[in-house]
Amino acid sequence: MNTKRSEVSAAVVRRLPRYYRCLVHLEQQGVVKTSSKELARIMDLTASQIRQDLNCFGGFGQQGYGYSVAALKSEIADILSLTSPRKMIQLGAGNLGKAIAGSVDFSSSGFELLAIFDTNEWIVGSEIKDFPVLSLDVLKDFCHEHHPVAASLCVPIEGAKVLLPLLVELGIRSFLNFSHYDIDYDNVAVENVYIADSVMTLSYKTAALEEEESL
Amino acid sequence: MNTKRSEVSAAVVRRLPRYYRCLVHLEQQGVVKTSSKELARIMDLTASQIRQDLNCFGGFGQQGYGYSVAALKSEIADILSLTSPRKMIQLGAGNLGKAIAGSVDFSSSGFELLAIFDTNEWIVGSEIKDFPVLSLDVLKDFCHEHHPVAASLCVPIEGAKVLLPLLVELGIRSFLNFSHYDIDYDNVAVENVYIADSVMTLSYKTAALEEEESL
DNA sequence: TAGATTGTTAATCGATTAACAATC
DNA sequence: TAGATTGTTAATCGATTAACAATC
Repeated sequence: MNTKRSEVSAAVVRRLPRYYRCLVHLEQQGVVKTSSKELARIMDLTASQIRQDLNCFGGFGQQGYGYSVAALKSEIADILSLTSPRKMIQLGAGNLGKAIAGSVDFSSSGFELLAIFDTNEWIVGSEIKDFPVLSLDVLKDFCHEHHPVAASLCVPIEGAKVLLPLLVELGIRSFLNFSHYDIDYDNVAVENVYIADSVMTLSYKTAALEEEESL
Repeated sequence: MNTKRSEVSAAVVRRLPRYYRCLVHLEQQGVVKTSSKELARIMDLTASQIRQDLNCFGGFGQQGYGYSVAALKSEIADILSLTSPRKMIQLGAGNLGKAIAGSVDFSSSGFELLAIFDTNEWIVGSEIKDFPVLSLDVLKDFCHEHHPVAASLCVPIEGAKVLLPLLVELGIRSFLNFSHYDIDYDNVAVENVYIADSVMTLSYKTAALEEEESL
């Protein structure tokens, strides 16, 4: 890789998972070779932008030919670090926790989900899609034994506030944060997910559409 | 409003829900008055950018004083069109559908969820947080009677592909799309939610952090 | 070789930041 | 009035697009 990951602009990083998805899709369809022009058409970007983005990390194409779908997919998987999955735990097995553990394929997105922790004794001992639901009481022992480094936070904001110092103390360095709690630690990676923001954005877009149509 | 919503850049639109959240938070804490400087500090933006963003829509402040929290919150609610909620249905009552209907407060985000549709006869007739789960068989009649204009798509990609022409035919114009299906219709508002992209982005950020620490 | 498409440099465009007059 | 902070214009910065030489 030419550049340090931390030096790449957020705009480029946000497009990487889209490139990856697109390449997985092409590969599934049996497409062997592609080009910046074709990717641009599929993803509704410019060919120039795609070449610029990819060349932040290296020259993955062949002049006059284009890109090998399999090779480019593999390169982007490496860049996204999907090839060295990190051990993850989830906090919260309520509605949201069930949905996330049940519908997100962590193993194809760079993580290995080990277990889900909750305080509700009715569900402790059960499983969500093969992942054991454990009591919060055993969190500490579990972490000392298995050394997870990432956490999916599917708890309410108050729960997150309480859990965070403990999780950091136990060695968790990456947070997929659904809790709306503002995580502010040094040397910690955080990805905040605000689904309500997407709903409000849809509301705005809908109003924009109506505004256009009423003219 | 000075400007048509459709003329405002995506960068600004993406920040509007954050402004709104921040103002709701301040109001809950009993804060009456704020300033671009204070908002900038809380949200980690520049005061300049906040004033630029807000002035896309109008002059909501008072020179020498700042902004009234309640008034600004109300203005942004109007801009996001949260004040005229649109009737919404949800497709899918599986894990994801349960989580979304169960944990997202649509009514404070511009929509009124009427009902959830599914094909699974085991759950048809039940309720998810007071929302009735109905059979897909009654979708057409329901839409003719209640005229929903928006849909939350919590179904797999194949389901979305089949449902979309029908939903558009029934008058649905806005889609909150969790399905990964690429919705491509004219005069339709779409907000795609790709949680897996956030997971991959966290994987990248984690790798970036490790890269920094190993130097 | 001729054609195609990359990698990369240069030009353009848009978004962010800075500055400041207006004014509460 | 003096101080503060907006709204807005100008300057800067960064991201996107265009162009083209390199080369497969």
